[in-house]
Amino acid sequence: MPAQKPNIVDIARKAGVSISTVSRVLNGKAEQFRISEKSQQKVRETAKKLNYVPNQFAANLKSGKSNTIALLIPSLSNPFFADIASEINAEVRNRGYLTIIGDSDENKDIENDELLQMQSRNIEGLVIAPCDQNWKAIKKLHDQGLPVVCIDRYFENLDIPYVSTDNYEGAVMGTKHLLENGHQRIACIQGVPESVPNKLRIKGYKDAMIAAGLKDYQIIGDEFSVQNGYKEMKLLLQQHEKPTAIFALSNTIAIGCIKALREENLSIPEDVSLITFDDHPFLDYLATPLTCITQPTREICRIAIKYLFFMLGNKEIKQSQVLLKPEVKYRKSVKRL
Amino acid sequence: MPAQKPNIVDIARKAGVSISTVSRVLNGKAEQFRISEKSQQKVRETAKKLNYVPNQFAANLKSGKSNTIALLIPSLSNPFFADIASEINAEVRNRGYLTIIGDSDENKDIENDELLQMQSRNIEGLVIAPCDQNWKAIKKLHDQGLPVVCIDRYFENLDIPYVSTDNYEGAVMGTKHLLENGHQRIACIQGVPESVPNKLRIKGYKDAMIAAGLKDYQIIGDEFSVQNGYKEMKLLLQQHEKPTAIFALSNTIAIGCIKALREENLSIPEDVSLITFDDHPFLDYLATPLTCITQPTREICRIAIKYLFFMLGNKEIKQSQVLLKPEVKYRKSVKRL
DNA sequence: TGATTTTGCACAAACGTTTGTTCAAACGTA
DNA sequence: TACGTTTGAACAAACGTTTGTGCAAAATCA
Repeated sequence: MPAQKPNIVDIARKAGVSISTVSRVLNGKAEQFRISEKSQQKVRETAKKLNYVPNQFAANLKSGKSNTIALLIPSLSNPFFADIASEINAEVRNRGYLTIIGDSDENKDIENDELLQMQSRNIEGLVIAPCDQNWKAIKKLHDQGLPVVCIDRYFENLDIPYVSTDNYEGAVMGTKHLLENGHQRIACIQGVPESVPNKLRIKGYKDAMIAAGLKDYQIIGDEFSVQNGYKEMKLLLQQHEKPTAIFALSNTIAIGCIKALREENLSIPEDVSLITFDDHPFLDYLATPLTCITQPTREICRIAIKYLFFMLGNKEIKQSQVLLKPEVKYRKSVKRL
Repeated sequence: MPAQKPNIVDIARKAGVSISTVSRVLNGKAEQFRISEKSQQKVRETAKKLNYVPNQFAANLKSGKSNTIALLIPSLSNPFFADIASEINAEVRNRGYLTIIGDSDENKDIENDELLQMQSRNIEGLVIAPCDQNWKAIKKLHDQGLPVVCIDRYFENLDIPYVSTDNYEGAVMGTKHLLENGHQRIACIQGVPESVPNKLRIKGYKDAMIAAGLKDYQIIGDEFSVQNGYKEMKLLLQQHEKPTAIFALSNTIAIGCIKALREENLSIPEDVSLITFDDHPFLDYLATPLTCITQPTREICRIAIKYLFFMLGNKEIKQSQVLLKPEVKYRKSVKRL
């Protein structure tokens, strides 16, 4: 009964026109090729009647155009990236393209694998928050002429366009805020150490500490995850001299800290002050509303997609590596000493 | 310099073998077709040297196999669905398939559009949390033989497989918990009214209320969003007789409630008790840890994918419509009256 | 009326694979 | 030696589109 999917040949036969006519009508090129109203009608009618759905594979094979862009992020389950995915997806759809989303799970091998898959599907552009220093594969794509934009994470010394936050500045702001409130023993719990945003945040933290004449800064941790925050906080609390403030480099890490502190019956900010990177709708409603450094996520996505489509249109873009300004959202988790 | 992407013809030429030999070697069918070790070597070598990436479009066009399954959800920015996306993506990759993720934004038209896009890409299976009553399009795909599994949301009277939570039971449990704590004026803030999970939750709430002899239950709201929770809570607080407890049908709604309550300087659970659907890592650390009904999300995804691949393998499955049990996670947001 | 232009469309060659068929050479057997 | 069988691989026909080219018929012009 389903009789296989109908194709334009079927339509052509039923409508009594040629294949090319069907193709042109269905692609909106009727005018350009002066197809009569009558033929157009007939083609559209039969297409509808047969429930025709074009076969992208065939179309793409011939035309070379896939109408697809790829988004590759390290973790869909991280709310920060989920937000990005949602935003990018919407922006891309608005432009008539399809997004295929890949999740590399912070794993370079998976990332490369996904990248191959995506190439196999002839993507026309790539938005990526790359794992660590997996720059070779990405650079190669870029050099082959594929429009690429890095987002959040990027490569400092390559000419690949990127849109991210000024993470250095953000970390400086965060650290200064703690310093200004009289804190001196400030520990920093980081995420993936090799990632550029993490490195810059660390640098900002260090510089601010040193500028304040504080040399025993402490950097620990290795993952943007709740578990990592929990584990490192526990360890910190076992130290002889406990820190008076914690700078968590992601809100997942911060959650881990909160969990550990609660287990030890310590309260924020009375016993320990806490400040984190990345806002989240829930942060306002925590037991202690969490002061954080926020990134302009939507803005980042918008600009990234704008760049990408500029490149798709072969337009030159003047400034293709941008860092947007972060902001501090002051809440209640930092105590004045 | 890039000289266009190489194809198997190029490889065949360079390696001095035929096109079919290249294809068979690269597809792991060398043994089956008794290709000599030497030829295999040569083919693989040249493929690597030329940086060959297969063209899925061509392969799929010929073979009819796309190795792709589609996931269509109402909102990637909702943490519940983001989790699902993450999980499904991983499960599917483990089976050597690619997921393409679509976000319908709770919009039937977009959903249909995405569905067409996906059909265009010859997906071999579909996992979907469908919008409202858009069952026609999905039923049609199902009848055409496409393996389809609904997830979270589904259609009660169709024979399309689904995996979801026993939402009715969950709502009964939640409402009973409130009743047992002496609450009588319990308002329920719902999400998308037409969605099956929402309807069943409402039914559970109603039934539990009526069973308790309470007839003035109150059902308000129309979206699974923070804004909706906020707005409805505000309205509730303007009523003459305020409710003593709120049952929010998603944690996004709950956040909205919390926001409204805070603005009015009311505290949970002292002034108003609150219970919500769906857990979230943050809920434990809110000012008042939030009691909730949790769904076994990972389990749902796993089973859904298992079903899907059973169907892909043409295997029959006995019981293809399952509801998993929800659980109450007791925290601190319900006061004993 | 005949020549020229325009209109409307059909034809057929790709695109890069997969896969059924065919076939020479090498080998084994009687 | 003559024959059948196995081995290893080439050939060529699809898959469903897009698109450059070509060419009647209709319309316009001289």
